[in-house]
Amino acid sequence: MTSLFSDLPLPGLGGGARPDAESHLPRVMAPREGQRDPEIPDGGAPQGSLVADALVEGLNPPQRAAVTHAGGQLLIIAGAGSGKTRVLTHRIAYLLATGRAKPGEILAITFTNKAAAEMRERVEELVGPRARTMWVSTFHSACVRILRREAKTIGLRSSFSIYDAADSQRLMTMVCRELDLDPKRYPPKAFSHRVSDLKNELIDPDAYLATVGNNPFEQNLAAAYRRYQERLRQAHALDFDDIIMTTVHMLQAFPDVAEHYRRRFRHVLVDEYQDTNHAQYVLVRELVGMNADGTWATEGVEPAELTVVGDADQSIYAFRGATIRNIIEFETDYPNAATILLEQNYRSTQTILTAANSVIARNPGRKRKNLWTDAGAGTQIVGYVADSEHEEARFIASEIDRLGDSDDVKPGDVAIFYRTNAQSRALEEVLVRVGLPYKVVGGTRFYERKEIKDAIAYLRAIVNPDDDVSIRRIFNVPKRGLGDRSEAMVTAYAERERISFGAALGQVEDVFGLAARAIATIKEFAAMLERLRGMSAAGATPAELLDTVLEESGYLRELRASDDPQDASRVENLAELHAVAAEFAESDPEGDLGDFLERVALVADADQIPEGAGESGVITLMTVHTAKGLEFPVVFVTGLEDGTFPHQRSLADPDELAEERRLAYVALTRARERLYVSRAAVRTAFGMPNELPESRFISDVPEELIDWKRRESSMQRYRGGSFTSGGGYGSTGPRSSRLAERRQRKESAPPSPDAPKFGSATPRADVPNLEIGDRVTHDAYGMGRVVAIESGGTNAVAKIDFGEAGTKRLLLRYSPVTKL
DNA sequence: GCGTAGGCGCTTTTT
DNA sequence: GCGCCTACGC
Repeated sequence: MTSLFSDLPLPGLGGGARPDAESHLPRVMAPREGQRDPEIPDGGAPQGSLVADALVEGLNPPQRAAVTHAGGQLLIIAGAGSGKTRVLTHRIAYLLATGRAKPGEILAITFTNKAAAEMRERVEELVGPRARTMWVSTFHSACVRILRREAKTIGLRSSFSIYDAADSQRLMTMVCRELDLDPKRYPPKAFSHRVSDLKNELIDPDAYLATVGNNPFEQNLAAAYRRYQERLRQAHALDFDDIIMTTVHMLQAFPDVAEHYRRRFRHVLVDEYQDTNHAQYVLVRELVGMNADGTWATEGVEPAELTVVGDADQSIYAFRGATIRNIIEFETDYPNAATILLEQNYRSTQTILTAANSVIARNPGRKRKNLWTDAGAGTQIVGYVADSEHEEARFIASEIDRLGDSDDVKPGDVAIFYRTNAQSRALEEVLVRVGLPYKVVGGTRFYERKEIKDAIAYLRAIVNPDDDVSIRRIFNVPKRGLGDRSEAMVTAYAERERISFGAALGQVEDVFGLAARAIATIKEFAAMLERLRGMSAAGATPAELLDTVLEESGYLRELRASDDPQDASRVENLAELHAVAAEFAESDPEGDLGDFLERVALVADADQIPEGAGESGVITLMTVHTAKGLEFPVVFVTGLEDGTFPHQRSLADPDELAEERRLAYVALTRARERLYVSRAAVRTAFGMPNELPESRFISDVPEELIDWKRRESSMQRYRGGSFTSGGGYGSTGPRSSRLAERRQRKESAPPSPDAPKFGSATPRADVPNLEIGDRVTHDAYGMGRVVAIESGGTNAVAKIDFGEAGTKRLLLRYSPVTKL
């Protein structure tokens, strides 16, 4: 019926379709007929309780082994679509059902809030409400929970603020200014990144300073790092990386605190282990209570059972410190660990898996793993080479339309992936034009919007009077006539008095150099904050406080007075934030403003839960990173060009290229039934059209798996054909079978450092010297006239009017243009 | 102190 | 192509 499989020959399924209900249960791994193996003995379920038995029913042998395994450490290597979540949730339920654990003894850590919510929900489905006393949370929220509880131990106020990347960068900018560092030579942004890296490696300022040699950059970095930490401390704030690092340091410095958690958590389970960084790795070790040499960290407390699940091939977060090493060397780190490999895939067709396997197989130094399915070959992958990103989008739109007519594919079944967010634009334009419903997941996130950050800053200022970053952010927002000068004066005073900026506001009379008018304004501002704090102390809800803030500060007034349409949407966003706050009051009646802010800081994706993407009935657009963990019946992977995907910045570095390859592997394995791969021969990035060669990842897919609807760009056709130039634009090119023979892609080595900036397309040596008004001929577009020249030299771009073929912007270096 | 125009750099990816 | 920052003029 509506299953996409219904028209496919599926050997393993007797020609039948996958049950419909199943295909509408994204991410739920429904067991399949024949998956059970009655000859497998019940892998040691003690006393074989009925409930426990039911939990291993329908699992394949390795899945079953993973659920029932007892003792020590367990590594589950779970290939894409191999039923990982099912195994993890059933394992937890099994621990409870067999009495091996009480809910309170379980700590399950995931990477995203979404994954945590899903896991909690599914365990609850299996074992009922008693699951609620388990800790199922992300690394960050688990640590925040611990830190709030132990705040006094380390001299932190339990109402500390949590700084996101933007906040911490602001603070770093302040620090760099304070240290008089030239922002050109020592960019705060770079410092901020480096500090983040250091924290992920658990290197504190002292430790870093000790490694720094006679290098001014590093010396300044060390100084900035130290000062940055001091200021965080003074502001009673932690940045994202601190949350982990501080927890680790606390557990190491206070054995009794560590013992408490070690006694409590007898079972630690970590999802997406391949994405853990060093700090998280050590954190897990500390919580489990096992030293690096295998001895017990707390005398008399046996290390907790540790289960980690992951797939090295899906590690795509090295750029933020994730170490694939953690999973690869798990068996070395824990010599007694058991390893279970899940290779049977319940998601995709064999064609899709073979393609994905052949792409990932080229990564060096990887453990052998081969996904397989008994679902049958399925349809061929469809390939398409477009002339531009617009035509790529057009093809995708028409294909979705066609699938809707011929195969009853709903928009909600379809996802379009791209490497970078910027690529969504061309796709959106076309989807809007043809009227296909879609939504973009990711991009500028809700909590990163200026107006939201402003509102949050106000709320933080209420909870934490010493939160300098937040208070300075709103000092003159909305405009109240307090400029740089006033801010500088207060800052100087606060430094002299060794108090926070916020505290200095309370004694502005003493601040030197302020105009009377500024003093009055600041007093008013400080009084408003005090009123709000009073309200908060009296038990006002976050929503009420937000209301008051937006009204009393004049923030809404300013937005309403504006005729900028953007400001109208800002008002709407603030209304949405208000709705979130109101909802919070309902779901957490006990929660105060601090709890609300914590939620907001750690849950970044309030407005874009891809959950039920299939049901919402619209096409889903997102980056490949965002797509991890999801699946769709129909998947378009776009921009498969060397320079786009793999990304330009990765081409020179084998490690980064390997990560891109894993990313491609993730992209391909999201597809259940139909997979499309497309590329644009010319892509305009950065305002400049570039000709990009086919992605090496496409070349790695066996030719017979791909049905090319269009194999060459117009450009290639003209170049590759005969010497006769000109001719009709859009004439039919050679058929794909013949073109297939002409494929001449050799496995390319990384380009030499001085290779042209964009991919390996051959630039011409004789860039024509054009001027406005010149008449030219182009191999594909025919005759034209130059209407504009942008940027000279080797990167010269000419805007040329080709009459019927339209006006094109061409990078002359790569364009077959001849001056007449 | 504020608004605007022009220059600059940049873009992966996210808890 | 855009958004951010700086410099300048009011």
